[in-house]
Amino acid sequence: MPPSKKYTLHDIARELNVSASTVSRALQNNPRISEGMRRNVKELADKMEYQPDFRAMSLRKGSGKTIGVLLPQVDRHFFATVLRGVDEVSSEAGYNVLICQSYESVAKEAALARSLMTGKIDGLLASISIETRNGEHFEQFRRKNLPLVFFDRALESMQVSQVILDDRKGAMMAVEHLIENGRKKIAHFAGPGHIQIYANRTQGYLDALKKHDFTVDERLILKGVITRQAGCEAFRILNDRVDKPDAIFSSGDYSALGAMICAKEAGLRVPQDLAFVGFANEPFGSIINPTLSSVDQHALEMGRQAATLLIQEIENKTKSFIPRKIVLDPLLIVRQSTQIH
Amino acid sequence: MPPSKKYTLHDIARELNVSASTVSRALQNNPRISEGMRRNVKELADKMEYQPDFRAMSLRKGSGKTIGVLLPQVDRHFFATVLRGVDEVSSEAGYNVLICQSYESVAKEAALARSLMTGKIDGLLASISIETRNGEHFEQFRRKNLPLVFFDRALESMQVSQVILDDRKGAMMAVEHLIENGRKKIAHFAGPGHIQIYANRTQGYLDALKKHDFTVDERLILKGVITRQAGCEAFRILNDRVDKPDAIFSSGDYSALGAMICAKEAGLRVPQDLAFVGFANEPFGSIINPTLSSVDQHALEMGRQAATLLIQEIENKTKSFIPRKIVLDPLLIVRQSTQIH
DNA sequence: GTGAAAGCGCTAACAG
DNA sequence: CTGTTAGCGCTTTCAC
Repeated sequence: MPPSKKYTLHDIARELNVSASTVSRALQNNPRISEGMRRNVKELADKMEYQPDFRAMSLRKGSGKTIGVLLPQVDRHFFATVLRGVDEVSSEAGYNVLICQSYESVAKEAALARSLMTGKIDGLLASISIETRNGEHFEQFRRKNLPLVFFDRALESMQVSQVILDDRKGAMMAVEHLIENGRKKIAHFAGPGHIQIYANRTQGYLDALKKHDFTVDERLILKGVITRQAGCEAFRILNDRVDKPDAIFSSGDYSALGAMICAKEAGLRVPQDLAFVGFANEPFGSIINPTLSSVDQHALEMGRQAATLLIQEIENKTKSFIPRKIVLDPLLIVRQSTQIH
Repeated sequence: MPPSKKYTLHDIARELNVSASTVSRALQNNPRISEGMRRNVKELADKMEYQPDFRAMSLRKGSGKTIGVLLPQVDRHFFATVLRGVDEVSSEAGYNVLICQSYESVAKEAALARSLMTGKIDGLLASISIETRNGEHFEQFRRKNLPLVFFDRALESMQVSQVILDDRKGAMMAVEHLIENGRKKIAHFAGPGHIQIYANRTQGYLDALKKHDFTVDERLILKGVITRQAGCEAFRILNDRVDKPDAIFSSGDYSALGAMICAKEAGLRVPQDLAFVGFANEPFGSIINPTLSSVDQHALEMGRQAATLLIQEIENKTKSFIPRKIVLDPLLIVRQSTQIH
């Protein structure tokens, strides 16, 4: 019997003159099957390149050992690294991973969430899109009793587990670093305020200023600045004023990058005239000139913890459920953009 | 009936005192169902947040409208962009996308390939890992009559469709650009020779030299240099010699980056003393100093074409199959690393 | 227009 | 130790 076409249990069973259940059991190393039978079955299965049908198995068993990951886009080192952590833990635990990108569109996110709730996955890890303002499309997971864990960008209003960074603390560390650096006028690029992590970063910025008796100048806070383009524009707004800042704490590396490039173009010296700290520790931060100080988010660890937590919830599904919140400690990476020589 | 738990067709049917088939048909807008019935069914299905089970549907229909993408890693702008192209075309055609990363490991690649052949997908797009030397684990797709299309890193020996770049031409363009630039001694970072695209890039390098009557110096060709680290080391080897090159054509941007950084550290001026052209046009190329000239691979287009081709093969499965090969034209992006002022 | 019944490929009682 | 049976949730003939 040459391998070709798609074979089923019954094909093997027929060939061996046994029943499908016997084949099924043999393949699962069920102890109630004789050694000889098991060997025969496995041998033939191998020769026929038999692959159990995932759908049938999953349908019958009620679980396909698969977790979904719904995130904005994989083309960000942070998310890609989280994914690697998720992959590590999941494969260790025998789970498959189904990756879905919302591309920062809430419509796509909702559509994907729906599509995932059809028996494709046993639980979901999610990080919401920039556009997402409420969790309607995630509520169904709770109702259908499908475990859900948020990572990084969470909807705090929902009663679900989450793994996040202490963004507020990270921001505070960044700004205190600038203050210790001798900076007197620290501007801030805030992200979209409705996303908790960005609100927290801004809060951390305010905390640091207050702690060191800086007066908060609302004009130094530019909102919704997270792209490279926006960063450049924000820099220009600040630079057109008479009272220019001597440092910028950005809620993201991309906007810090944009501002830094435009600052250099405008003839400013970085960090002497203007210092920068970003957030996310994207790899490009260590190859640009000057290199960019940034807050690292422990992406790999976040992925691992999130996957671990989700798998726990999947496997303890019967037990009464209490949402957990894991908060990781940020790490400030100091580079040239804040270094005084 | 409040939405909760997971409902099936039968739950709806029971509630409405009709049969499951009627519900199924109503939901599919089967014309043989009365207008009123259809409305009733849909209304209730909505209220119950009914979601058809993907596994059952797919099992029964024999197809789940899903394509798989098996690639080395999504944390490369090139692959992430291909993915975006694939997503575009697939969602347009009503297909879902299942993403799998081999992380450049042939063992993981083979395991994933196996796992995908279990009814999870209707066809596969693949780009092989660095370690992959033969297509054993892909042969099954042909035998089981599952459409397979390679993109970028293909196994040319297999009789399957592929969408690739004209790497040879791209390399030739890059090297000719250096020659026109006045460079006399052009070194080359070759990739792993068993991967066709890398062999082609090296071939293009040789073509250009021959065309312009340069003598080929084997000592200028360093093999298997594609990481940042390897690039730096390769530069040092070249720089320790008495006859140093005045240009490097690298088969990848990362090794070009590594070499460029180390060249600058060694006190060389780029591009005056040493010019660089990379391959892949990674985004970091436009933010480093100097910016890096590179060959763009039309990643988005490659993704679109690959997905289009695969979906065609899935939907024409009955017809006799002839593998197709789509070759995209490279685009040389000239930046500061090769610019003479 | 609607229902009954079969079956996609698999596993898991229940028998023996 | 192995076979029989039922059924996961859905679609699809075939009847009426």
